Amino acid sequence: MGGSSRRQRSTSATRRRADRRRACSTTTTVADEETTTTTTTSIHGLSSILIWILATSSLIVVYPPPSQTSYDAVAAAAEKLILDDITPSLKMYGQYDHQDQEQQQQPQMIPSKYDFPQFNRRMGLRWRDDDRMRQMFAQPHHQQQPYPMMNPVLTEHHPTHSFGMPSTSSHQGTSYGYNSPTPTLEDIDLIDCLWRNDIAGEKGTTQVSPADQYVSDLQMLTEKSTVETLTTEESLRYEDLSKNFYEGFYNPYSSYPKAHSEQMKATTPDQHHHTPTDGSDSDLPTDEDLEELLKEVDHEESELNRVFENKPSENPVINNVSLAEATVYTQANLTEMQELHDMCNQVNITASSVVSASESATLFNVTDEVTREMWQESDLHPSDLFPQSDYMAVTAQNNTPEAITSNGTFEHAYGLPPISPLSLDFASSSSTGRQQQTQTSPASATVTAVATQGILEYEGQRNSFSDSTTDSSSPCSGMSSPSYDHESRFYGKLLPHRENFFDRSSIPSSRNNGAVATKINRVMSSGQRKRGRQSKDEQLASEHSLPVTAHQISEMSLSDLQNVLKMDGLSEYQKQLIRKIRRRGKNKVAARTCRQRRTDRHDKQTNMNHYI
DNA sequence: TCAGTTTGTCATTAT
DNA sequence: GGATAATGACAAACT
Repeated sequence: MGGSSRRQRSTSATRRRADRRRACSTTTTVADEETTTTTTTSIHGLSSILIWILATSSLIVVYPPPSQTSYDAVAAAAEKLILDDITPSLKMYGQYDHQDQEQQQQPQMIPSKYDFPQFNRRMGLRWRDDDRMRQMFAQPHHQQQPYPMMNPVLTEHHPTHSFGMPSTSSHQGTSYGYNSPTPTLEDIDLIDCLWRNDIAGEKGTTQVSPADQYVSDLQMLTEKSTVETLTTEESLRYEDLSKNFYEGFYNPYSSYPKAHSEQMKATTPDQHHHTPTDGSDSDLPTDEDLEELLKEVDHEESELNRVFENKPSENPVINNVSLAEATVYTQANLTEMQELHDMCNQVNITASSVVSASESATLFNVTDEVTREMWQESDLHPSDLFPQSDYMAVTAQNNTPEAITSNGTFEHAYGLPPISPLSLDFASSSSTGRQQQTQTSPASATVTAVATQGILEYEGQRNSFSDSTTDSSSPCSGMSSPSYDHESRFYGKLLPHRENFFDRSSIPSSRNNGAVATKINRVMSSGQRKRGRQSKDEQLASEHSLPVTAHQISEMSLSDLQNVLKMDGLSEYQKQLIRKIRRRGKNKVAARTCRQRRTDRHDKQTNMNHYI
């Protein structure tokens, strides 16, 4: 009942936010038109070229770089022109209004049920996060560089664009060029909406405008996601819709349109009737309302708490804790991953736990003794959990595990951006001999409290490897078991002989694996496999903190390989592993070509026999 | 569960 | 002597 109530509130809030969006988008549209008009007026009298640019609706306003002293003033002026609340609703209505324009010439089209101001021209506005860029240039090391003022930029689709739809999709690979005839995903979405609209019209059922269709789809997927798992297609759709629909919520300029819209209300009160939620503006929650709501929720006597007053176990709010902390674990929702989540929370790694390389600290330094033993005895390596923070590496100095504080250079390609500065620099490093130092930054690589999130993200990718790999090749077992409890060819051959590099007595045994290891192994092996056979070398490269991926190892030139092998901080064991990975990688390609040739020969022979 | 296929890996040889 | 290519054989992974 509580969940139902909350869901109803959520649904209601979603609708109200949608209404609010429409209202806001309408106001912003007016503001945009005025801004455009102002801009047009301000440059009136300039050369005919500029007029022509305006007439052809291809306007790019470029401000000269401001002086340092006038930075704030210019920034403030620029902010006035930043039209940052271009929501999907606006885009959709903009598109729809544009259709309305066309429908005046094509009366057979369905009239809009919304009374929006008409665009006088094709409209395309691209919002760019210049605030972040400004912040970046405000960094101390950028102080010497003038801030390259680039906002605002008004872009409009080329008149020849087939769809005239502002491309707001975050999906790269779709049509970026205005002249590209390829529709964007949003174009396709719009086509789909209009198609459904047409079908509804033919059937005589209620027709839904594209914008309403977006909202409807978003709401439907939201509700569906609460009761069952969405399909991949639905998830992508849901993500896309949410991202677009709520982008204004995360907009760093979110305060501007509000103030601006209030100003517009004051100056043009007659515009109110344009909102689709006519007369309902007063019902829309303001930020102040939300703040009051939050305050009220915190209060014990709050209305929401009273709803659950008889069911404290179902009330995650009553104890004034977050929803995440108060999740009630039941038989139904207690998964192995959640068990792992709990166990990892027991590892006292908090956001305040900072490990620096200068301290030669390991992850275990921030854990208690019991937990440390549990981790050491398990088959799970800390780098499995914290691939983006700290790796356990074997240094050349003492061949003992030591923390490497990652500055990004050791991050691998498992779900991470393919950032290997080393590899990216190979072209130059091979000629200049410059080498990247990888263990440089003593910067506080925070072992974040979202370690479990790292597990969730990383685990899924790591699970793409074979179960046997996950079970037997995990670095702790590999590191900790030179006798190789699992006598497989994987241990005996894929890896260099550890006896040559390790002192057996210094390596803890992996025998008495406790419940933690069992559960972790079960979790790690329960994920979905990636289609196709997976090379183990990528995993090995990651587990042994190699500075490059297995693919890069096998593909790089010999000189680059030599540079890698010369790197400081690489143990002999790691170097041997690199050589083995490279040999396997080369041989893998050779085997493919060999088989291809064999197949070709066979086919050729078959054809010859056929002719004979 | 089993058979067939694909593909990674190792060993070997030659360059 | 090391690196690489080619190839047969084996086995794991996949269909």
